[in-house]
Amino acid sequence: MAGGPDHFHQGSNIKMTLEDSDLWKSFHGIGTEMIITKPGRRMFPHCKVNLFGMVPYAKYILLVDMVPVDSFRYKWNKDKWDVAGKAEPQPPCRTYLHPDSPAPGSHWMKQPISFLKLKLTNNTLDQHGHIILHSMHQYHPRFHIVQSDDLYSVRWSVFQTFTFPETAFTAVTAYQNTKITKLKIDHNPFAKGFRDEGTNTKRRANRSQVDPERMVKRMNTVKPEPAGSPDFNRSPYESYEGEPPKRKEVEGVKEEQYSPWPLADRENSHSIRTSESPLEPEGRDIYNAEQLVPGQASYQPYRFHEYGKSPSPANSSMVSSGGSSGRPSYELSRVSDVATVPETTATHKPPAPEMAPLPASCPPQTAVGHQDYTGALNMAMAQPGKSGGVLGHHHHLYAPYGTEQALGQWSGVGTAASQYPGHPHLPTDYSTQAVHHGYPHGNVGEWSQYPLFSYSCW
DNA sequence: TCAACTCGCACCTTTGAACAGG
DNA sequence: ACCTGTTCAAAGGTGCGAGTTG
Repeated sequence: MAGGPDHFHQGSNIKMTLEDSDLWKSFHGIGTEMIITKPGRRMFPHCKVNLFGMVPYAKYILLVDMVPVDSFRYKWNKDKWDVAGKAEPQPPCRTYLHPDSPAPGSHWMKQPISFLKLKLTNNTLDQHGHIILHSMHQYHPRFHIVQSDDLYSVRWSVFQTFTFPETAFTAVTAYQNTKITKLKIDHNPFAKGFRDEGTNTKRRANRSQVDPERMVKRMNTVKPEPAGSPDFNRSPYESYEGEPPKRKEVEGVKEEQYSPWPLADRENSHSIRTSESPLEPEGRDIYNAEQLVPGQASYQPYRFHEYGKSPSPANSSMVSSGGSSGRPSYELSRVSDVATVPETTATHKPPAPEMAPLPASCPPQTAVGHQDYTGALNMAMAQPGKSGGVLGHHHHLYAPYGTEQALGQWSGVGTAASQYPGHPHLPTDYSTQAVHHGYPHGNVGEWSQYPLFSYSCW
């Protein structure tokens, strides 16, 4: 189970491709904007991937989180995004756990995996488990695959991370770019009502003439949001998820493959990394380029930032230090939530029945680099009407802003605003990005603030 | 003053309970 | 009693634009 050599080897052949890549690229070309709202908004296009190379009978967990593209805040200036200053302190880092997790490789590979129910919010106090983002900031999703029999043994497992440059987006509370608006209306079935201009006009004209009957009906039907999170009450659009692959796909950048645990694992990881690359079929586009990064786990940057120095081989000792002791050597400072939605095929159900509110009290995150406390993985699982809920044994610590976050946010980030390209959007030079883990983050600082998990709580 | 944000709206799709018929 | 197909209310997803906020 733990990250032994076989484990690494097994995981090393996993490939991920992005469904609807054409659609994503269409949005990316204009500069994708994702609406974020207080109650939470789904993504559109939503994340949907195909997986290959998994061991059919081995169980895997799929996760998604969002990481900032850079350390800037943006503003919409007429027809382009301009840098508006430094990024705000990052909100609580949350990770979306695919509701099918854990499931065997055969399950993941038999059909496209949709993250349709993933919701984005700008409410830093959100208790529904949505992924919290800042408006006017740029993010992109990361997909994590963990071979693990259950949610509790994730900490022992190897994470493989995939990214797709075209999925980067700017979080907004209201659309800025009318091109994006139009593109979304044209492609999103839920916005169908906005496609017909005539209908639109009529709607506007009727706005002041609210049908009293309808109002009464609405008053009777619209109820306060139940504590169990409305978006989890139902799964009305499951049919989206079962669609057969039909669109052009693009393979993801395997960004990281690492074990948070013993040195032996890392060494294996290292060797696999180097030996794996030749396995890549030639001619494959850059998205599937294996990241030939130094063996000291790809999450080094996190630690670099936390210590503010020594992004050197010293890190390897840090990683290995946790080795046989069974403790992670990662020094993750951020609280990490994992949000999910009602499980559909999961074989391991979390025992806790309800969605636990995220406690406001949480040890201050000043314990950076302190192994005993670094944060918590917050599994905010809601399953209204059913036995959804929080993984009972997990801590549910919630610290919207750690002390050091508030004080030192983005500090040490060397990227100057001038580096921001004239074009408001991400570089499309994927080859370059691939070399740099898929992103133009010469500034590892912000990456360090987005650990996937805080292992100390697993 | 103004950009960013919130809120209520109309319109839409999908689900699933209720029901009818075989 | 069971299965299948249909109907329809409810849930909730969507962007718009007026109003609010900082």
